[in-house]
Amino acid sequence: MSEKTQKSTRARWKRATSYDVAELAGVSQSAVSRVFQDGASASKQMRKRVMAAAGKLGYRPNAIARGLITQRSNMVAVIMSQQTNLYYPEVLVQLTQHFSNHRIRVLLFTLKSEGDIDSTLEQVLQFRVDGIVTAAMLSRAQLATVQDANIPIVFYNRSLPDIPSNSVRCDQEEGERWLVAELFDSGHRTFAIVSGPEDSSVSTERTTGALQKLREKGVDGVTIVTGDYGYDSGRSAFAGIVDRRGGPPDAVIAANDVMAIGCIDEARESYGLDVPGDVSIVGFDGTGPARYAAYDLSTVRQPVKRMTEAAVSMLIDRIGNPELSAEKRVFSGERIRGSSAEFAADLD
Amino acid sequence: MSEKTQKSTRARWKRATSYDVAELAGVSQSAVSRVFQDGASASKQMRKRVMAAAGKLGYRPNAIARGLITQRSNMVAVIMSQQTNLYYPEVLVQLTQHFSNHRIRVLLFTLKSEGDIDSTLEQVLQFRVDGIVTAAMLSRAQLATVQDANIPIVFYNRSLPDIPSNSVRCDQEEGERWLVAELFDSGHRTFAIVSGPEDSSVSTERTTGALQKLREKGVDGVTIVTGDYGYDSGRSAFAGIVDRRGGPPDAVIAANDVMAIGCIDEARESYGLDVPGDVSIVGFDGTGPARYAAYDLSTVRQPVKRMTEAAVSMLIDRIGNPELSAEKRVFSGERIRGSSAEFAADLD
DNA sequence: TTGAAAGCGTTACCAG
DNA sequence: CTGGTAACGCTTTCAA
Repeated sequence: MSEKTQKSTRARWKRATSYDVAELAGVSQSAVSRVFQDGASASKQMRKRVMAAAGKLGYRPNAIARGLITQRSNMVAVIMSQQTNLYYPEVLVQLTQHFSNHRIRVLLFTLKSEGDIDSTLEQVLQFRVDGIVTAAMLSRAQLATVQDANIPIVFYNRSLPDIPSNSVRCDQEEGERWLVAELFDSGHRTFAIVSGPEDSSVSTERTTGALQKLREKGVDGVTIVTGDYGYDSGRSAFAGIVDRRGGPPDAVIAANDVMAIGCIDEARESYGLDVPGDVSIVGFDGTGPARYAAYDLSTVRQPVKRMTEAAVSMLIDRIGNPELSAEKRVFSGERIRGSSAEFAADLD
Repeated sequence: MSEKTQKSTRARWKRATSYDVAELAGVSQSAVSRVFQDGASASKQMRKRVMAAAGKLGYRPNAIARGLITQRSNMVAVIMSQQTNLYYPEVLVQLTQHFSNHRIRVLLFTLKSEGDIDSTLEQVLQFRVDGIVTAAMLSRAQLATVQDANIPIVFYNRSLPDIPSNSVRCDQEEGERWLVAELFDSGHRTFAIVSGPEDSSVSTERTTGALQKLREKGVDGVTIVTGDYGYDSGRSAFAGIVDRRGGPPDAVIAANDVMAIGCIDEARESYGLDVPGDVSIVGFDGTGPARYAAYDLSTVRQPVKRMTEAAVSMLIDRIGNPELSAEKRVFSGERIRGSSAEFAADLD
């Protein structure tokens, strides 16, 4: 038994290479390489001999070395801003699944803070990923860096206005306008908004959409408080609203489902209010807990599956053809009518 | 302006290499390499000249090429079984954060099905990751493959009995025994269990722990139904239990929080039962929704932060020193007493 | 401290 | 179809 075939008992063991396999099989190294390639030209016999030798040595092609020569790492970076948001894990899993169907792996980057992005981006570029999906906002300069490096990038749920860049997003503003319109048309006249963190562009868009429609309907005196997307912040936000207004509004519009749930619990538990009898509360995202019977949230669901599919195929198209022009895809959310808000019967 | 410095407007642009930088700076390629290394020996002046040239060319060391020569990819694989489980996203994010503190990146692999694991493992090995954290079970043969490849591996929340391997896990059985003991001591006498999917070892352990303690207390006639960790399956599980028993038991033990929540909703909504007045319901995991006031789950929280820290440091230790002997770390869960179960006053 | 040269494990190209 | 040889972009001796 040659030294190469030694098993793990032996320390500092070197992995078998295509040369080892070639030697054992009595063929050239190029032949081995070809056998392990997709569109290879290798005779039945060659294939057999090589595979036998490879099996004996536990040989596996080295994807790193392959990447060096092919200029394709077969890895994409996914950048996520670390949020207290139930929504992103689902996105991440879906992206990974879809990419894996194209034999592409996901290298994951999560940001501690938004400021972290420069150093993260540096890492991403050093790893020579084939492409990037980012669910964190990039500055113009940062985007320019990526583009100069010639790496295709797709923004997930954010977009740089007036800059040619690829993005897939849910129409947050439209969703909020729907919610507000329905609430207003059902007789709600006083409103409060629980926004997300200041630096969340998604939250900004949602708040903007809601305010737009409210203004259009002639509603003013809207109370706005800020949360952090978390349950507790939803609870304190509701308390803050009641405090500021001296009582509950007709409706509360929360920037995501989790905070909406926090609002509902606070309304019921700390103020003895009936939801939606005394106050209507709506959320956004349509994540799992929105469906729990105790809340049965009225919300807008992001079409995560279609959005992630779109992001993946956009990126892969551009990896294959870097000349493709920029494209933005906007998906409408799906209106979910739960019982956490009271709607006029004739709406249905 | 040399061709190398051309920006993205130009198609098929080649990235600057250390040779390009060396040429522009008028130094050797080795010098450039050293400047970009950590413990390098390079004069102040050299550093300055090289950095200037590098900046001008937008040069960034190629981590792939570096990995080839250093035999360190600085990537670890994280393997997760794709479950309807709210619990794993949190784990994933934490692992990524901790690894990134050690300048190590996470290559993510999610399994469509458990059978998917062989092909996934093949990918993992081809990418020459420095180590593996797996939250999916491996067969003995699969583990052997990894060990033969000399790649350190840490199991997360699973362990191979009688096989020397590294693992970090929460003591699921102990947690369930606590829950059962408290329920029994509070006067509950008839029990039902909602287990997770058949192929989930975590679920098996939890069920085992619960049954152990029940037997110890002399309880039998325990109804067991199977769920899939999802909300809907919790609801139908509860219905199934009532159906099978001809009425609700004193207590329901669900294999995770989400199913416990499903049970609660079903009990309240479809059967008009009071929780915990008529039936006590407990979960496991201690994820976000467990705290929502409408449920206020009595559960056991896994110490995710400590567990992920432990997994990361175990793996990194073994990457640094492959000779380290196997180690298993077991963490006790944290008992959370919510109001979804009725406990005797003297217990507190 | 610096430079020359030898790999690392592949794929790509080009004869045979 | 097969084998030889040149990259790929870096780190790492070893001399100077």
